[in-house]
Amino acid sequence: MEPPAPPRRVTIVDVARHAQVSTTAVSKVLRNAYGASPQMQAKVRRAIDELGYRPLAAARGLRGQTYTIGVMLPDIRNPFFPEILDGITGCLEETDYQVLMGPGCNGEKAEARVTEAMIDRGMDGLVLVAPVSSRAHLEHVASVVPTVVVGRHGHSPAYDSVTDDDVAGATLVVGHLAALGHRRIAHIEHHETDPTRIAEMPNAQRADGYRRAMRNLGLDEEIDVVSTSYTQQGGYEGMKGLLTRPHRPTAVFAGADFAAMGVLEALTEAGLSVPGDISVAGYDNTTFAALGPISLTSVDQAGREIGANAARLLLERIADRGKPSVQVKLSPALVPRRTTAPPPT
Amino acid sequence: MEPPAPPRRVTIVDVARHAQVSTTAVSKVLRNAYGASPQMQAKVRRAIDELGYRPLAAARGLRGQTYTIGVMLPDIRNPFFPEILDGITGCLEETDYQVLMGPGCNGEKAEARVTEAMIDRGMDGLVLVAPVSSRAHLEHVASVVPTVVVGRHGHSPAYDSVTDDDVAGATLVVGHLAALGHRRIAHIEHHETDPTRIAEMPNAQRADGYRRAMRNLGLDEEIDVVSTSYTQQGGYEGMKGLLTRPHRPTAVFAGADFAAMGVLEALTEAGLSVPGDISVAGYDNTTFAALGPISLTSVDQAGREIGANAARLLLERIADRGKPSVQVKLSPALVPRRTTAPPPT
DNA sequence: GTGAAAGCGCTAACAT
DNA sequence: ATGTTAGCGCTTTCAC
Repeated sequence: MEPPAPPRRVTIVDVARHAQVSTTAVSKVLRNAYGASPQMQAKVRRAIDELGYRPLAAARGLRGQTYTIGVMLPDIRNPFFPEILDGITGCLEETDYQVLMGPGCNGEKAEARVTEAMIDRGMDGLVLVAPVSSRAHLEHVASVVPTVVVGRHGHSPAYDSVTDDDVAGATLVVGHLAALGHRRIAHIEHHETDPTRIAEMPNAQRADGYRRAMRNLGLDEEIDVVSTSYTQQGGYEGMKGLLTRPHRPTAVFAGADFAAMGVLEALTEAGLSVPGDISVAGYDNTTFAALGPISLTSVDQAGREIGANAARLLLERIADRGKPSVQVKLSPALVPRRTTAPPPT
Repeated sequence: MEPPAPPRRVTIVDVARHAQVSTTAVSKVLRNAYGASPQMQAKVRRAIDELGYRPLAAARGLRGQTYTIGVMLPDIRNPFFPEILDGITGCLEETDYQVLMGPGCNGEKAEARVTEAMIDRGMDGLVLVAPVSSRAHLEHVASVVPTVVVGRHGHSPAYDSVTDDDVAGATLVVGHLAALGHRRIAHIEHHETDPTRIAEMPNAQRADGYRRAMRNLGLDEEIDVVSTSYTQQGGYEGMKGLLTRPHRPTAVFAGADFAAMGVLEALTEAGLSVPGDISVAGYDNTTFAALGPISLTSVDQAGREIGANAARLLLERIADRGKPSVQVKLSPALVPRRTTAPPPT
């Protein structure tokens, strides 16, 4: 027989009455604002504790801030994103800000829905991870609320951005494979048609980095790119295609670990051994790349730092919306594992 | 030279003026509430479209609902949770509700912080996935806001719950292994000390199911449980322990796919082949269980249905907070793959 | 340094 | 069926 009536929430008025001060005073203490004497602070804080008061973010938002940061992730399933999230929350947990995430979205429409929902909920700032929306939409969002874009190249005066240096990452992989003695190094890329995105999305940068690295090593003739997608399926089909080549490659650089999984599957199916017959490298250093039975050579993007930087930039922009936009580019690191070795002799 | 001043947001007053009606009328149309004629509806909707008006959730929440559902996931990294999330969002996307997630939390303190943050932001309902908090805390939360608990056994009149039948899942695994001819089937469980959680957490249920299934098959003597944790590390250590047995098991049932990964690693290290020397099964049918090079026998929890049920129950409870609490228990299915086979002869 | 009073954008009573 | 009015809980002028 529980009374289903939830007890009325403690409000700022209750605190003010209990502490025998004005609501303004309580508000000031809550926000560490100027104009509250030490004894006032103490009195108010005591009352807050005694009453177990917690400010209602929604009500605060109506006039000031909601102390909420929204993070949009394109796909929860991608094991790379938790790292970024850790970086963000790690940086924010010392502050009064709380992080809330939008559910995984794929495609511009879903992204727009989530960003709008976050704006409508009065969020103080947004972190957009690898958004696929048009530049115009991103700038619109940024004009309404402080925004940091993660994992997408291309600058804008409207928002800050944090990316990994994908060209450098691709160069690391190609260099590693070439150093092992490989010459016929193929690449599986994520297919991209939209011209803006070709310039801005990481997948395009990785393919570009691959091509440049090959040329720099004098391997122009060996450049071989299959265009599918950064999924297991895409990797599988891409490898199938590569296996039909008259001269099949001795090494494959998949633009993402997910795709590399499909590559491994296709190779198992074809009865080829890794790295005996063929070497395979991925990108992102996802959780399963490290799993014993897989042990995939990959590129680590330092997701934590990406996230931490994004959070820091966002706080700075919230504090000063007029400041010039900043671009941070972080360097990835190669993680060699057991799927890469010298080519068969 | 962009004017950094974000243009004032369109409010309900603007819409009312534009449509030449009262704000109440607009509000009613927004909420599909009773008392708005068709022509009124049309007029208002036109004005809304023309002005691009979107209601501010925070302001709505101050009086009514925020149309926001909070989902708390203990760990983003667990590849099982996205399924649940898909089920929830799938069920909710036809409605006006928006889903927001709390960042991964581990431990009671982090959970409390997230649930409080969600309550403070005026969320209309909460879905708590596999919470580790005390029963009392869960009931407190549920007394403040409609709540559905997922992945935790044990009923409460205060909240609805949706779970997988973990005992049945464990039985499926043991049955599968026994049918292949195994007798020495060991189990790796997640260590649990808290008495409430022993009764309510899935890990305990799986261990219990294992023991019961073994007994029912007359294998009482062979029961062998190693208590570590549902992590790769835990699986690794657990298997190390099992390998020191005078009679080592011919099959291992790890309570989670994560742990199974560690088991596989320990076996590779020991030079044992899977499933030639020893069979391995996991639980959760996570993404990487299906990966070609791993191909782990596992138990599928039908996460989508779990999520969909949770969302449905939550909407029902939001509509009628007084209704009696409901418990839904779903049946898991075995997914046999290449890590299980008859024992060596 | 402190407090009274006026909103923020919306919904819920209460008229009409 | 429609409009008027009074808040929701907080922050922000602006007096003192």
